[in-house]
Parts: sequence; C-alpha cells; structure tokens
Amino acid sequence: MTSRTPLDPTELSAYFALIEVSSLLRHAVEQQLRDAGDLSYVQFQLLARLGDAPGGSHRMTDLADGVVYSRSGLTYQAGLLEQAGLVTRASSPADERSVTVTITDAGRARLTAVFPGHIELLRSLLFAPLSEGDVAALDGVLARVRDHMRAAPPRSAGRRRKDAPSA
Amino acid sequence: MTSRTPLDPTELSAYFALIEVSSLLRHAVEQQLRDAGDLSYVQFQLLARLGDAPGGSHRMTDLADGVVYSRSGLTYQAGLLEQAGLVTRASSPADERSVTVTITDAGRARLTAVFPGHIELLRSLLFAPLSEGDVAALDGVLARVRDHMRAAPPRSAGRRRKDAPSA
DNA sequence: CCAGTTTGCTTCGAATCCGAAGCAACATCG
DNA sequence: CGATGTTGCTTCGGATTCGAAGCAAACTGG
Repeated sequence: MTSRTPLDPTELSAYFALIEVSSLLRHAVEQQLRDAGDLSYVQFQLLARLGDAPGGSHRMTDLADGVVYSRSGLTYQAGLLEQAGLVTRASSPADERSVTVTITDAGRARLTAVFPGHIELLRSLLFAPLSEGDVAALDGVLARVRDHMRAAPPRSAGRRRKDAPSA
Repeated sequence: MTSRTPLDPTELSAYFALIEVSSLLRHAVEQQLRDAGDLSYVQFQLLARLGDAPGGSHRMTDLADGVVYSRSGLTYQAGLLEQAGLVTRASSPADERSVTVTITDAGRARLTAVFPGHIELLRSLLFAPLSEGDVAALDGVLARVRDHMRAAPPRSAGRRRKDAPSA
C-alpha cells in the first residue's frame, strides 16, 4: 500500500515550482532583510508575529510552532533578539515554566525600518508577473493546503517517549 | 520611491501561506527522506536532478544554481554524496577547472528506494485537499513566478568584485 | 497528598551552512 | 604571446541548526 499512482506531470511540476519559488524567494528576502535591518529571516518572522499579537507577546512554544522551527533553535534566536534589545523574555505568571516573549519599541522600530524594502521586494519578485485573480487563486489554494497540513501532524511538537511510534 | 502601496490583504495572505506551506512541507519531506533513505533534502534534490539529466551528470555550478544553494555548500554536499558512493566527481575534459558530478548506480538505487514514500507523502500532505483544477492553477501561477524570478537576478552566482554594487 | 506523567524550556554536542579568501584554468585584448 | 580579467571550485572560519538529554513546574490518578 505504498504508491500505486506515480503522481501525474502537473502535480510534479507544481511541486517543483513550489519548492523552487519558495527557495528563491527566501534567499532574496534573507538578503534584503540582512541589508536593510540586520535581521535573519526567522528573526523577522518572529518580530512580525509578535508585532501582530495583541499584547505584542507570545509563548516560546507558540512561536516555534508558528514559524516551524525547532524549540532549541527558537531558544537560540530569542537569545539573540533579546541581546539586541528587540524583545524581552519573562516567565509568565500563570504558568511558571512557560516563557513569554514580548516585542520592545526598538523591535517595532526595526520592523518599520525593514518593511518598506520587504514589501517592495515582494512586489517586484513575487507579485509582478501575477494578476489580481492569480493572487486570489494562489491564496485560496495555499490556504487550503496549509490548513490541511496544520490539521494532522503536530509538527515541531515532536511526541515524547510516550505514544509509541507505531513500530 | 520605496513603498507607496502597502500590499493588499490577499497578497499578504498568499505570501504567508506560501512561506508556511513550503516550511511545513520541507520539514515533513526532510524527515521522510531521512527515515527512508538517510538523505537530506538537498541531497535528494541533487540526486533527483542528476537522475533526470541526460548522462546522469551536471556541473557543480549548474547544480548549485538549480537547487538554490551556495557553492561552498554544494562542495560540502557533493563530498558527502561521493563518500557515500552515490555520485562521482571528475574534472570535465573540455574545461579543466569545472567538475562534473555523475550519479552512480547506487545513487539511482537510493532514489528508487525513497521515491515511493516521497510520492506518498506529497499525496497525503500536499495534494490531498486539492482538485485537479487546483493543481493546474497552482502549477500555472508558480511556474510563471519562477520564470520571472529566474530571469532578472542571477541568484547564487553572486557577482564578483567587478560590477560595482551601485553604491 | 504522593508517584508517575506530561509540558515548557534550556544546555550540549555534532552537523550543516554561508561568505570571504584563495587558487587554477580559461578568455580577452593589446 | 603576456597582462588583466573572469570563471569554477575548494578551504577556512564562524554562525546557525537540530535532536537528545536534562530540569523544573504542572497535571493525574489513587
């Protein structure tokens, strides 16, 4: 019960295009962010998420899940951001073991510093060749896929010793 | 002349969805490949490209460009693949300084070993929630974007000292 | 309330990644 | 042909990444 149908050409093509586009986009964005505000891609994503959040804060775990990052990796990045004064870390009052990360004013300033260039890059690189309808279609399809992916596998949480891996 | 239009909601949503989907997909695939054939994602991509190539071989630079990887990173990965006996490296006769990487039978065997699981994963994770039309639309739009991206910036080549960076 | 489990985060070690610098083989131009 | 680039790859050093292991707080059943 492995693979009866070998994936038709259009599927293959779409898959490759997806990987290629995201790779190219990622590299370009990475460079822009580095130049404009000395931020890595993950750091930008983290700040952006915090900036959007109600109190400007999130738990470590939620951030890791959100940006699809390992927990240890997030600890490292949070450390860097804290050193740079862009976020603060504090254990939450309700749950002593969870750490709440909060964006600082400097963090918000950094965001506004890199945003214009970021937008500009997306325009010229990603959206330039697309019509309004294309964008809507892309958004619709990808949102559906994302929801589907987020549903089943708890990604990044990585079950612990308990629930045996079926084997 | 930076960013007059702040990117409409659909564009933002599509962008986020693209990043999120590719991240989730990448992680899932990475794990599958590791389990099924002890390959990293890049290694798989490299083998796949070589497997498709006419003589089963490519130049280092073309591979690097193809998978959007740094040249030094590719040197490292090629070394690993060579050690594992999945590819061979030889300087090409025509141009003494360029190195031609060729997939071995063991390399092809490894590919066929991981392929079924790979396909299966793509089916269940990426294509499951999509109709035939969705896939076609996705492919069309992304292919257009990819071509656009590949056109302008020579990515990964990184100009050398010559052509001054405008500044 | 106490053992056993789970959850949230960090530390640790090893692997990977990239850019800068270096080196050798081509190419161009006088 | 010699000087001056240019191209293709590798080495080097440092930064980043992840998984496994560790630790403490919270939850669970008895």
